[in-house]
Amino acid sequence: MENFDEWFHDILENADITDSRYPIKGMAVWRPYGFQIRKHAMNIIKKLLDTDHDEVLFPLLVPESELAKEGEHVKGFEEEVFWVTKGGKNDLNEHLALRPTSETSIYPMFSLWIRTHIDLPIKMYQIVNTFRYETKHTRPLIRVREITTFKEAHTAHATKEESDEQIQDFIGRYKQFFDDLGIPYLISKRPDWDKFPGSDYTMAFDVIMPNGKTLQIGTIHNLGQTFAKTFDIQFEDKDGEHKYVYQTCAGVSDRVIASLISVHGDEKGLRLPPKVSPNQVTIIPILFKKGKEEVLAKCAEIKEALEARGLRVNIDDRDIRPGKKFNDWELKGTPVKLELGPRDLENNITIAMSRDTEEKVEISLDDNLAENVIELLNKSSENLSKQSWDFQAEHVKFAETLEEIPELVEGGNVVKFYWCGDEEVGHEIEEKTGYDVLGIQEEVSEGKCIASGKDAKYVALIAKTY
RNA sequence: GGGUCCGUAGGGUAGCUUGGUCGAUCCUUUGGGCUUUGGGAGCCUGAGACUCCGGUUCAAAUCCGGGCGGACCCA
Repeated sequence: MENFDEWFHDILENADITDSRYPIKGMAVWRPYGFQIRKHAMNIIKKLLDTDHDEVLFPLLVPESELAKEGEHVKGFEEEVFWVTKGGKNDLNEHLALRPTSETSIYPMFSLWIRTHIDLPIKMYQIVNTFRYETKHTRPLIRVREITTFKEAHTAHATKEESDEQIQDFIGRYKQFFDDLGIPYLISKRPDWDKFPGSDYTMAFDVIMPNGKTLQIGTIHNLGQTFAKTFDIQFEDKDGEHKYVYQTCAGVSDRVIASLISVHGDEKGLRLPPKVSPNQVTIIPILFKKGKEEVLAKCAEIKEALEARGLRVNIDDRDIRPGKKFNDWELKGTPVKLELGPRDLENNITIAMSRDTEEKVEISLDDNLAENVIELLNKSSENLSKQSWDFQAEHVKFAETLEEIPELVEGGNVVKFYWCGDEEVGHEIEEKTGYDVLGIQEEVSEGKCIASGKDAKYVALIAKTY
């Protein structure tokens, strides 16, 4: 993939994922095929959360007075808020913000809902659109003005310990989510200067895109009691005391789809993991005048048998040549194609092609057909995942000195280094190298800081970011 | 905030310097027909564009001014 940006732009259009021609900068249309991928991905995360989170839906608009309450939070977002200032021809007394994120929409209600320790913990999530007035160049699914798919979870707890546990719990669920999609990740604690505005600390998932830039695909924030104090979210504890809750929130967005497409895709197009592919199996009949009906009948029979096993199957019976169909479905990333023509019918076989390996294998049309197809799908899942994790492993390097960082980063790598943890030194490293410190990956008790020479406290990550 | 560049069918482009030969090129897309179908077929015949407003001129896709839209660079 020589020019990743171009590849990414083209595949969104060619594979019918989005249409960026919508006449507002940074806002794109989800087309049917892309929308299905999005739907399957969201269903996975919904299932993961539904075990103990309640799904809710809050209004899009936030009154200016609420948005403005938390100082740090506002500072972080005020430059990029869209405002509703008129109702018809009348100016509104109070301007209404299109949520850039929903803390200030949800927490005033938390204040009303939470009365005693019995109400805690409270865990909920919503999947909504949010708006940010991006002034830099926008990029579909990656940097947008309308985040069409923002899954945000919000929790409130009685103790700090519980909130910290919740952070670990989110990390576990996000791992599971990205594992299901075969998307590799680097988890780090964001440096203080890059944490979520208003939070105590932020944990982030980043993925290395094919061009070496990292993309933030998931964040988990411990909000401490900051918002609780701002929005007066108190509960009466067992001891009769009124206390502020401890809060967390966690989000993933459209960027999940961007990374899904990017980490698996190749020159021919998408390679979709079966779990999110709109069609898991595409049957391609090879039709001649003679025997056409028999072939189509057999295809329908196969489709029915596979669907009975819960698979998503389609038959491409368009009146075009088979070669065109193969290429189309390779572009769209369907995991397994089954080719069936008169010759195969005679031999009672079908030719299966896995998108990940491009291998063709003959499968007998006997009772074990479904089993064999499912095995291919499972292999495909594992293989895509393995390939993308291997890519990541090859692109994380360790730097001994500040000087070697640029070469490593320009080579498409994320770079690990020892850091003393001082904020000033962190800024110095960013300025001298020109890249961003992603965050802290682990604490260490050995090594010297790459910039200050002091004892290192952490292994940190630095990279080119989106 | 300052600057540079760009705008031709759904997508990608040629033409613009030097105005006329443009009834606008080629690829892709797309309707109909024939033929074909085991890896992007071929032929026939259609569809589809000069960003908008104004100016210069006998004549503007082409030159000038402005608007709108887009890309990039600097702060």
